[in-house]
Amino acid sequence: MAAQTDVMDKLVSLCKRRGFIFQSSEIYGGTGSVWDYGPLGVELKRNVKDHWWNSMVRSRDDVVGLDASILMHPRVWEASGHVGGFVDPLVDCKACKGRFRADKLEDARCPNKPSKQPGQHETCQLTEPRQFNLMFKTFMGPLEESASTVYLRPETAQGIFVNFLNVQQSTRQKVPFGIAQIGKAFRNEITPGNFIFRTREFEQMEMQFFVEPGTDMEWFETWKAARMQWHLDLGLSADRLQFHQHGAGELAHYARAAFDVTFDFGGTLGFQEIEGVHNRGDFDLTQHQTFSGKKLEYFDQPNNKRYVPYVVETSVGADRVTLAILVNAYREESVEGEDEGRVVLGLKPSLAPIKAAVFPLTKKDGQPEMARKIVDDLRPAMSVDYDEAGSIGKRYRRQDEVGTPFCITVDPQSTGDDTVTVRERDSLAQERVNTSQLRAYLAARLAG
RNA sequence: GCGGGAAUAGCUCAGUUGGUAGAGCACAACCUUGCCAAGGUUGGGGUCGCGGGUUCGAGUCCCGUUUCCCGCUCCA
Repeated sequence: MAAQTDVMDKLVSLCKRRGFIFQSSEIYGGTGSVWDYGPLGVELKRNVKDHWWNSMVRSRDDVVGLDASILMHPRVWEASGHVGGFVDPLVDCKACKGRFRADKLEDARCPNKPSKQPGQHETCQLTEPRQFNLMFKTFMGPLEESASTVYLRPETAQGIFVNFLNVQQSTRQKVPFGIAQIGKAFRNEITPGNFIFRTREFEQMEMQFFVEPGTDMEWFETWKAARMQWHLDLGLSADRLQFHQHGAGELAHYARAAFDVTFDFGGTLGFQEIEGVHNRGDFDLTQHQTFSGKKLEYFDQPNNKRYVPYVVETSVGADRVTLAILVNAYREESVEGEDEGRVVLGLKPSLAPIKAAVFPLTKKDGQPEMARKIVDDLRPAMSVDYDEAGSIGKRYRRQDEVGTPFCITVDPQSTGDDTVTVRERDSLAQERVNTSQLRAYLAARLAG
């Protein structure tokens, strides 16, 4: 297996060449840390999001969906702690070129060891603290007055919290229940990078589960296990997934307990968070009660009691999971008698951007026509591709490197007996299937 | 934002002491073969990241800027 750093490089290249992911505004020199999903990438990411939505919302009766707006009332972010808490005062040391959080320095001295830069550390030259607000600011309305300043949401969760009672009352849900949402969030990260791992515009898949205080740690454990299982269901390798528990000093301002699901991206990146499971307690709802002056209590009718629910949050980065899936799926296989191996994206079939590709073995004897007819038959049921250019082996390779699970070939026999060869990406197994049964055959195998 | 490195075709790169841009792969068309890449012929594509400057002349030298990579920091 190639070194993992190479895998990431090769993946960036493959993603561009085959239309998964492009750098934003590339013809203008590119824009820092934002990426565009191309024709294949948008299918892959959509499949990931659909998978999440189906398992989180559609297949459960205790979680309902929401699509809240990106722009919210500015006071939301005061209540959430983002206006105050998301600001990190940073100082630079001109002597050692280090950067530190001003609030974590013991005194006005640079904590770097002198050994790092011998002889240069006699005098610390710390700059004045500067504020890095991680929220994007913009203006609502035509005038740029301070009163009309609004923020692009730095997380989708607050849209759920402020709608808690709307959703609970309109759906008549009873605690415990959850609200799920997929949407964009924006953070002015100081240092973005690592392809689509840390970007300034990104997409979250979040679910806030409202529970009775006292049952929160139980639910926290339940969701922790469920979320790990979800990542395994996507096809991520068990040995590349790990839990990471946050220590006391690591916890975010809102969290009582937190677990990360981390994935091993390999190379210098190593294990990195792709999902967070947080016990947020009643922090958010209580804050919104205080700032809005509106009660955000749940009334437990059978027991005749009122309380502000505790919240267990699961929050996945859609882009990060997509990247993890790509890294996990990428492999190069050496082929006997050939110098150059086969590049394969071993995607789970349900996630693959293209489900099946149809080839005529030759361009003669009505084979292209028959192949196109098969494409037309399959198209309503799945995304399909047609290819007649180059040798048959070359066409298999083209599909292998974008993760297409099935290739269907029309050969001279096909036009006579209406059967085609179905070739499977991973096993390279071939099977003869009658065209009248092709759709059902593929549907069954794609579901597995 | 600070420090270090880099930017030439879709990709990986070459380009001599400054003289007007090349290779392999990829892509397109046709021929050949016909079930697992690399056969033949032809072709498209680059104002050398962008903007200034020096020079008769800049991919090459100087300045600025943008983007990317590695650290500091971030945590979906």
